[in-house]
Amino acid sequence: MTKRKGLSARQQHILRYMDQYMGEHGYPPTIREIGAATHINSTSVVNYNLNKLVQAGYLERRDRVSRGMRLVKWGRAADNLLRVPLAGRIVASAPVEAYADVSGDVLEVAPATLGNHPPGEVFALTVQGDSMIDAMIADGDLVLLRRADTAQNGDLVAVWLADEEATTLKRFYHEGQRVRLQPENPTMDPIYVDAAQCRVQGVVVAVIRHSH
Amino acid sequence: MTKRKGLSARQQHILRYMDQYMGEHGYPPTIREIGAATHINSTSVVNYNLNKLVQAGYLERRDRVSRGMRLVKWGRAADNLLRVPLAGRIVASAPVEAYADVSGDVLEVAPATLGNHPPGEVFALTVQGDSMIDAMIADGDLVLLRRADTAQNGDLVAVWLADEEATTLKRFYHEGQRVRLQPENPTMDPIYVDAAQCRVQGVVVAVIRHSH
DNA sequence: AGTATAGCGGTACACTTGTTCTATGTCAAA
DNA sequence: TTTGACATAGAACAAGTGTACCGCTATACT
Repeated sequence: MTKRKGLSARQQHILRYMDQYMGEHGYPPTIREIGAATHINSTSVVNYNLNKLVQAGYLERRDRVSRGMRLVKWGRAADNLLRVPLAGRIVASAPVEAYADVSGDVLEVAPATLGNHPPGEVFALTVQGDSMIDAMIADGDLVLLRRADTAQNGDLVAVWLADEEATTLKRFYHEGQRVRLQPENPTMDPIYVDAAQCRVQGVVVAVIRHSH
Repeated sequence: MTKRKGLSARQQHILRYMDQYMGEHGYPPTIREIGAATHINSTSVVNYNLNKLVQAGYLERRDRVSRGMRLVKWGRAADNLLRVPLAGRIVASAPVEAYADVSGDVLEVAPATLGNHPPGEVFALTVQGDSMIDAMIADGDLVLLRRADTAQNGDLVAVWLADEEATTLKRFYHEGQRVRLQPENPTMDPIYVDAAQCRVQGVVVAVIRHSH
């Protein structure tokens, strides 16, 4: 997620168009092409706003050179996708296996999705079944987990409950000898389990739900 | 498969120079610049060799366009991040504004997250409040929406309910004169509204939840 | 020899494209 | 209201730039 403030709507439009045009053609657009795309009827106005963008540090230009501009801190972030192994399914009736990444399937995610979690420690699971609906996670959702066997209070974790023989996703609170597992849905009550019966499998980094 | 004949020393030189120039400037060189760098004293000869390179499959050109050429990257899938505008917040008490892209904030997502929805039509909203918990969407979630004013049966849509003056996320079913809005949570009952009272604002493409 | 073809250099031309100048409209501060 | 900075539109200009055409040389083949 990137922030850009202090730019007019036209200037933002120009940046977005240039980014798209570069990806499409491999070279920058002309002033007149920018004008046509952004509904600016004068080349001088495009030129005016381009210089504003240079002044604001979003653009570099070379004088008297056709298409002589480049995006700087707004350049298309190529090859910045991170790949996390798609380990398999998470089901309520079995613990998360030592992620035998046999399938080789990977999920491509934007760096921002992982936050500052180390990419090598993150893996993805597909949720199967509605048993985690109290954690606001539905059948088919993708759960990104950071592998861990301990958790801090407040983390949303995947835990294997030995006595119930089930894996579930809950918010984790260590309370002395026992552990409180708080459903994400505030209308539901927490459950308490013995700390020894509770095996942390991973910490939830993000949940992604696709429609269709 | 494209035929790949042996390239002359000059043609190889041109390719190397173009690659270097692109990395240095962000836009391709002119015919005359190529000529100067490769010791070719005639623009027509540069043009001649450029066409040879196109014919050999190393280059793409656009006619009568200054610097209108790009190196064809072999074997490297240029998978870039897509950017969708982060339009603002979705709250229950107000409709989604058509052009709320005032902030200029963008969200970087992997192409797979958008599926085959046209990237230009997709925007993102931050969910504020717990009013959409029956759609399994919580406070702070990011919702990716495709702009639409109609929906097909079964789509998860953002709708503005005129009589209740509220925006909500429900699964959409057109049933004659009225519309059935089915909560995502199967334990909850659907609501029925008059079709005229129901304004579709967008179709949900994906939901992303970050754990902090 | 004769011919065909690839490659090269030079030049003129036309189109593309950045720059500049003038005029107009907007809006907030004095 | 007046002023001035800012944003815009239009047009004319100058420089950048791709293309077409001509002639020349070298090589290979008939």
